[in-house]
Amino acid sequence: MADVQRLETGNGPRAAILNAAMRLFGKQGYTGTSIRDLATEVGVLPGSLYAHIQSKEALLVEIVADGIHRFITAVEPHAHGAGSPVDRLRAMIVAHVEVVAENPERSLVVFHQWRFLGESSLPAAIERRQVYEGCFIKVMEEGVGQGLFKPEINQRIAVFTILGALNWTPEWLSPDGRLSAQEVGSLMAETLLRGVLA
Amino acid sequence: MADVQRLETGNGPRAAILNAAMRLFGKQGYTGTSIRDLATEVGVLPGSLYAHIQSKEALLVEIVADGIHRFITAVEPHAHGAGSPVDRLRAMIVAHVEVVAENPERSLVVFHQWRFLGESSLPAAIERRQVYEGCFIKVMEEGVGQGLFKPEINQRIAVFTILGALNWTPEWLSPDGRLSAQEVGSLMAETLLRGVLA
DNA sequence: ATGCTTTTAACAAACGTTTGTTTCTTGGCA
DNA sequence: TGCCAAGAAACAAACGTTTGTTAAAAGCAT
Repeated sequence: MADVQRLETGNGPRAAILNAAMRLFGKQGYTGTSIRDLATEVGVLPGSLYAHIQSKEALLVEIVADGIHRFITAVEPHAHGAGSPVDRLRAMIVAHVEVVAENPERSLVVFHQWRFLGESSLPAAIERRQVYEGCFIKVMEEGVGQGLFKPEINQRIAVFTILGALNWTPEWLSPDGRLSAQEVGSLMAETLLRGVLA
Repeated sequence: MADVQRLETGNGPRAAILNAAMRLFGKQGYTGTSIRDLATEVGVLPGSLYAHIQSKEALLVEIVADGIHRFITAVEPHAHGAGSPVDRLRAMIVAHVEVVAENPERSLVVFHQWRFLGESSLPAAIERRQVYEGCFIKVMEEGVGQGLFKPEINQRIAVFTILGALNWTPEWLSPDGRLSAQEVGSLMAETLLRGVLA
């Protein structure tokens, strides 16, 4: 209970299992992926997995927790940065898209599969998500407060519109596409920001 | 094989099963919902369901096909309408939100659970989805062609941004909320349109 | 030969589905 | 009105399979 399992980027069978789980959970969903599916993807027999993982759910916990952490780590500094709310929101949008592009399958798991976390890990995940959403709400409020954003916009709906567009990106964004993640993020930021600017 | 099962809005046990399936598939996902879950929700024993449905997958086919149909029916007329691309796109966004608000759980199934359709029904569903996306692409192209939308925007990304924001609405939109679906749609259209206007 | 890792084999439980039967509702006819 | 046949619906029980997981044996490095 003391030391939580950490997602190592290095090699080793454990990382191979986590990467396979990301792919399968992202493509087929958590409940649509069996331990036997996972073992086949890794190239090992089902029982062998349990030398490296504690349970199927522990895999999900680790992927989701690590995934949310990556988004928060990339976006939060901009939310509390020194620039204007406009520049900060732009940077947050670009950062979000960059994290998605880094691994769209992981992002799919983070955004769609968190529902299947057990009672013990679900509240923490929800709280972290709210922290993330709070970053956007905070910057939006400051932008309105400083008269940079249209005062008559509904802040709640504006934030959901922006987060919705961002959360949907793993469905279509291709890391190998013609445009870089930075370029895609900038284009989206351009579009989304003009919608709220005063 | 000749006559496809149709989603009746009327009463009867069949409609009750379909409504329960919408709720559960939306909340727990298709693979996360068992026939026993569904039977419990309906208030009946598992085997009893098969007097009314052909299979679990047939339920999904019917819900998804009917759901996509509702979106296309509501939005397509505006796409081919007579007004300016700006007005048409606004009307499409409002119409989409109205369909979501009508039944957010059904929309969740349409947007997230279509992956679990079998090989025989999946191609048709994908094609219908592309028809739907094509409506937005068409209006976007016409808007750029007429100089109403910014010429330097990336149309593909602009459409994905708009569709992403729209597809995410069933996650947060509450039909009983303070704002009507029409109001929410208008606010979203306002925000999203300003992002692409010339 | 001592530690990991994998294989093999099995477990209990849950899965979608089918079956034979019972129960309840309904409509027609005397 | 009373009776009975017909239909619809649900039940109870079981089917073969797949689920997540475990325990013991075997393999293989150091």
